[in-house]
Amino acid sequence: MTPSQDLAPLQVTDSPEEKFREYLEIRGEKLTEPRRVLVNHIFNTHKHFDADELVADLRESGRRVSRSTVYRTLRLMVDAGLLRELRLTNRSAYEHSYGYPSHDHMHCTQCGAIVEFRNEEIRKLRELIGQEFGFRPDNHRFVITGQCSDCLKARGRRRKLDQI
Amino acid sequence: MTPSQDLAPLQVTDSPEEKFREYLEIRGEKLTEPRRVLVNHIFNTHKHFDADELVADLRESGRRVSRSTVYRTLRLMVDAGLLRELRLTNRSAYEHSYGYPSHDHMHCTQCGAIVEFRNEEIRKLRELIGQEFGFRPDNHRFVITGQCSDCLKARGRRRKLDQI
DNA sequence: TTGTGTGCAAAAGTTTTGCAGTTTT
DNA sequence: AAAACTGCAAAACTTTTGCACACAA
Repeated sequence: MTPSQDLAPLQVTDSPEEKFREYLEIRGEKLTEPRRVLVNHIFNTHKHFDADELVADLRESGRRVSRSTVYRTLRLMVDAGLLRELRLTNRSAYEHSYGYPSHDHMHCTQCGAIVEFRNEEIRKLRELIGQEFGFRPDNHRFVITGQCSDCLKARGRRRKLDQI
Repeated sequence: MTPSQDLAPLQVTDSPEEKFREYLEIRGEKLTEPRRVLVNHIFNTHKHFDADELVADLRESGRRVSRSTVYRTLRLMVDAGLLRELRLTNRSAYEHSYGYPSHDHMHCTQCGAIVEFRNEEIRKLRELIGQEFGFRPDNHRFVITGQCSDCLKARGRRRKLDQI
């Protein structure tokens, strides 16, 4: 998994499991055992992950859920507003959306690290631009790509060595 | 293809083909016939496209280039700074980068339209945030998702009909 | 002539789906 | 009991790669 720097969680009244149950109930769908396992596992640690890592993680911890169910449930959780989907590479990555402040990302193109940050200006900008074009924004993704501080340091070191 | 709203092109001295040749020459690589066909076809019209559409377009116009070569050349053109890769869905979309001002996108989640816009604040914000985290930005992607004006109008109409 | 590139077909990688059997309400 | 869900295997998609032949400098 790529390293990730975290923000402080928000206070929420419902647990993710409750929130998921509500979403499913409204649509006449069911909070089954595999779905409970998934929602709890996912919200147990705060990190970015993809479908494959999730399957592997679960398998390791003995609570096996099939790949199909993982994919189906991830989609549900995105629709339910519990998760957000990030498309930084060919495979989709996911992160907590529920109980976590809205934020954006810096993506290190060298080591793959994902660093989160919060900035209020972006949301204002998004509304402003939407108005200008008669577009109704419901979300946004802002990803800054470049090199993270660790890689910059490492590169500095390498440069010095090169000079010897 | 998804509709797209365009900005005015920039003035550039080299043609995309020239620019591509330069890039390839530096690396001891060659501007072959299929690569010329691709670079010219792509810069002939300004629109967002994906690998599949490109293959189909070319086939239709009689200038057939194999799928492998299309994929390989797209990667080269991105590296050469001619194209930018967008990951809005599972398949990568591409747009002109060379000879076209830097800009960002609104993506309509209903009809898939891509609307381009230019806003200077975003770049400033990106530098500011980079500084704050010791991150060296080299690029960014800012995508506002929501509903475009056309879909909002259509929805308005549908709502009225629903009330009858 | 010596790489480098192309096309094909096959593989690899990610995600979706049909279906038979199972679980949930 | 009815409806929804799961796991499996197979399929669907997108993208990459090995290889024999072709081409460009």
